[in-house]
Amino acid sequence: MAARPSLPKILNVAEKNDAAKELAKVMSGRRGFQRREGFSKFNKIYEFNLHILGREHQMVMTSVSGHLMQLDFIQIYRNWQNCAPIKLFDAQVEKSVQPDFIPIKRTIQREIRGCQDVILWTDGDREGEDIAQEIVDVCFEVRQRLRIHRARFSEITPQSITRACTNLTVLDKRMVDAVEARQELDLRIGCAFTRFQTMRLRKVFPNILSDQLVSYGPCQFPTLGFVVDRYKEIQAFVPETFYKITVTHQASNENVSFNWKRVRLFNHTCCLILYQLCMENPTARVVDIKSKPKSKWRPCPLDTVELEKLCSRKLRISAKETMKIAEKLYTQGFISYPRTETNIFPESFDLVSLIREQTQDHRWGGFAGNVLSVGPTPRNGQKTDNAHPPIHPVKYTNSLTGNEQRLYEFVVRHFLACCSKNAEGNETTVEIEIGGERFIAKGLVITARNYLDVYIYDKWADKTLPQYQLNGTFLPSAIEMIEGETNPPSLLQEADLIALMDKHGIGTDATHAEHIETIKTRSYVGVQSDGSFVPGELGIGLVEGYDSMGYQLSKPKLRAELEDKLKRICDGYCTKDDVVREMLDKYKRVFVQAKQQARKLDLSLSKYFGEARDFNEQEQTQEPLLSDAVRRCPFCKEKDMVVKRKKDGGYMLSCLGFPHCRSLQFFPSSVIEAKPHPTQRCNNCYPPPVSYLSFKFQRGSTPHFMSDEYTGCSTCDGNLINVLNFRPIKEGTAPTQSQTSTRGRGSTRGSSTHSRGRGFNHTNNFGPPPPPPPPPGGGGAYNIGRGAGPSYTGVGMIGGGVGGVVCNCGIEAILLTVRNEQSINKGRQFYKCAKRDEEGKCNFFLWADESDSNNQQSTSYHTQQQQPFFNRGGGSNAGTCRCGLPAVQRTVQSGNNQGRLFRTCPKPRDEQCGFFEWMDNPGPSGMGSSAGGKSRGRTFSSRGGDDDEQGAKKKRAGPTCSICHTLGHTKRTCPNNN
DNA sequence: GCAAGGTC
Repeated sequence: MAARPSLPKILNVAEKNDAAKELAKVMSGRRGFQRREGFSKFNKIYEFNLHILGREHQMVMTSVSGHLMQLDFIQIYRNWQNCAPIKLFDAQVEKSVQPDFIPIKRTIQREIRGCQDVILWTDGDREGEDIAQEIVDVCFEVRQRLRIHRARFSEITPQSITRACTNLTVLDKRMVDAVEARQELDLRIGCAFTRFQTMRLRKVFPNILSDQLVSYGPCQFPTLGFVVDRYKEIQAFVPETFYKITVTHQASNENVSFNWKRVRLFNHTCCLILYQLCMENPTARVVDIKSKPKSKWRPCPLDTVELEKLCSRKLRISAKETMKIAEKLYTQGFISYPRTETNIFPESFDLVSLIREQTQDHRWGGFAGNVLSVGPTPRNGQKTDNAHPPIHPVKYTNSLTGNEQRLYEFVVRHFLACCSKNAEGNETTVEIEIGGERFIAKGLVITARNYLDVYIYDKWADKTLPQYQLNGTFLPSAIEMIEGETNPPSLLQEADLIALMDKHGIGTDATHAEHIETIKTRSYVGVQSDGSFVPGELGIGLVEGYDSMGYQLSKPKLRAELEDKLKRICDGYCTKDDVVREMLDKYKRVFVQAKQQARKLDLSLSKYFGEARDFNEQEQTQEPLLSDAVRRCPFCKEKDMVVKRKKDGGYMLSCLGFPHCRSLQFFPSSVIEAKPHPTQRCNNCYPPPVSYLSFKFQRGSTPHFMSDEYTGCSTCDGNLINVLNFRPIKEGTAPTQSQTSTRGRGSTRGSSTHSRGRGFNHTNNFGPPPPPPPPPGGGGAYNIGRGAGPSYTGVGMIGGGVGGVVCNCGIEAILLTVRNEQSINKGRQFYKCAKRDEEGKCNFFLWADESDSNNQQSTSYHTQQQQPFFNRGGGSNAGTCRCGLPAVQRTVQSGNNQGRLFRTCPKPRDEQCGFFEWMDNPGPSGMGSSAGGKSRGRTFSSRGGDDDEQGAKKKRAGPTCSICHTLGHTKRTCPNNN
């Protein structure tokens, strides 16, 4: 009998283990589910069969624990000393699985291998969508052919889950983008300001803040701002004297107070006149009696913010402690998930079972029974996060003690109260008139206490009034004019702070308590014995400092603005990139200006901390160990290349992907400064942007036509290539003495990717874009000679050991341009000896347009040896040079022979034997085989003795055209030459 | 070492 084919498997992933278990329970129904272990002991795997996606499937349900991944700067930027804080606005960031969650990732990747579909059951909010995306990313690492489904459910009830299963959708990329934008902005802005503040203030107030972390966060700072604002409001408060009239009536056993309808007056004379009018005829006449029903509303279902506020107010348990306890009660199964923004019970919610659970308690069991007998009628709020129901008790317990017991009791009583009915009463208002002034007294008779019987945290008391008759009169026992003073607002209590955070969108329900805790632990605020918040010296100094600069960093507006933009991303009105760019630009400007005005911060804090030590500008502007990105690494293609300082103080160009990518290039010790030019970019090199580098060289270490300060593209500028004398560090070989670096060792992922055999194809990775095939017969761009000089256009050295024009001294000639306005040769280029007069310059001279090199490879080119970044392999070699070493293969980068391959001596330029051979025309050629004279492969003018002198003089006189026989040009440039 | 957001 044929074996029954196994069912196709679907991987299901929830946001937390608890949800996975509940989902499995609901989806498997009566059939139940099997549980087995994953790699994470906290995240189990639940298996069951389900008819879904049109057929029976084996469902594998597991979970993550919130965000699987963390955004952070790449390793090198995590060291505070490695870069200036402002670099963090642009520094490369990466998302990676948090170390603790590697087991979860392993479970998902193991399970997905056998599945063709994955269903994402993460929460229905923005963060849940991003978590779903992270799960997808992890799946794709091991399996690309996958169908992704998003289940959207608002609660884990059979109806809701069934609906989700039959209406599977796709991921909402906009929501993911919004979260990613928030993550990036929070990271960059928070870390940049935190490092700036901390490093500066530690030095300015070394005795007080030397170990203090002075953090900035887009949520913690506005939270601090609320506390400071209220404190300052109180400080600035000027009390005002007011006056009022009160009437007291002693009637039988009741002492009734009548309040003035005008409430109070701030003018003493006015009040006195009115008072005197009352006193002239003090008999009170009842002018109105009203009676109306009055309700005291039962509470709404409990969300996190309300839980925190009420526990803080009623139970005097801090928000942080509240959440900690609630967390524990939740994991023990006593209450539902405590982080929710929902204050509406879904219609299908099984309230009855939950209430019945509570009937066994001797304190509120009777009340619960009454609620059941009339049926629960929960009051509903207006908020839902589409992720969790309101907080409610799950199972009954009487085993708790201390604050756990108090909090559990609160949740139960709140729940029962919510499901009960409003308290009802009758309010009576009696209005009297004395001397033309009106006064009011109110009384209350409670007719049905209802929820008040269980909700002991609310007070509503009867207030009885004697029976008054309309138009009846009485003589008050006292009429007084009272003087009072207005009071400042109170300091914020934690509940007020949470309410403000909630109102202004600072943090989420899950993070309010954390932000409050942060500003406490950073010593920004203190809490008095009555629970009120006062700013600390550091906190108030920081706020005042930034305020004095005119920035709203401690105000909630910026966060509200971001929140608004995130909504716009979700609604498709703008993109993640738009928002990130705009907000980073904005904050970066503020950062730059804050740094410029940082003394204001010092001075602001000095009011509290004493004298501010001068901040050493040197320290402030200390050159960072890392530069801005110069270009994308041509090898790993993932990370940027930056200029870094070596331990010996020298410079190098290095890939930030270290240690995975070990691509780097040392600059010679003659480089005393190297940094990317802030604006100049190379138009040739690929992929853009490739920054020019600004160098300062040791005096005299550059050819005389080059200034000691030089800016150019280190990848394609012939002058720089020569001066920097790039040398490759070969894969698997120890670096030379001058290349001391740990990176020279061994093979790495990065280097092996570009091992030998791929050879010069890589030149296209970082040089100019691949060139079109060179046109036959020359006419290519002439790339050298773009330098600057006083009387002529300074030029670069040609070649780099091969293919250059050599003067009579045997060194490479330099190319210059005639600048003399009077000369018929103005603009014409020529070669001459590169030495200075005092160095014994020879008389070599050659017009460039008469040099065969012009038609050969004598334009600037790159060789593998000269190229930066070539830290592996020397290319495929065939044959040996005159030194007996394997010749290396190189490519001409520009000019007529652009793209053409040749072989040459592998030694550094100034040690080369001169061997040269075209790859497409191998055989005797170049210096190696035909010293002296010309060859296609290499042109050099080497003339000796008198001949040279004569030749030079002849050249100096200028050529004669062989077509028109005119002096001053050649046949090549003759206008008659067709 | 730094943010804020999930979660355990």
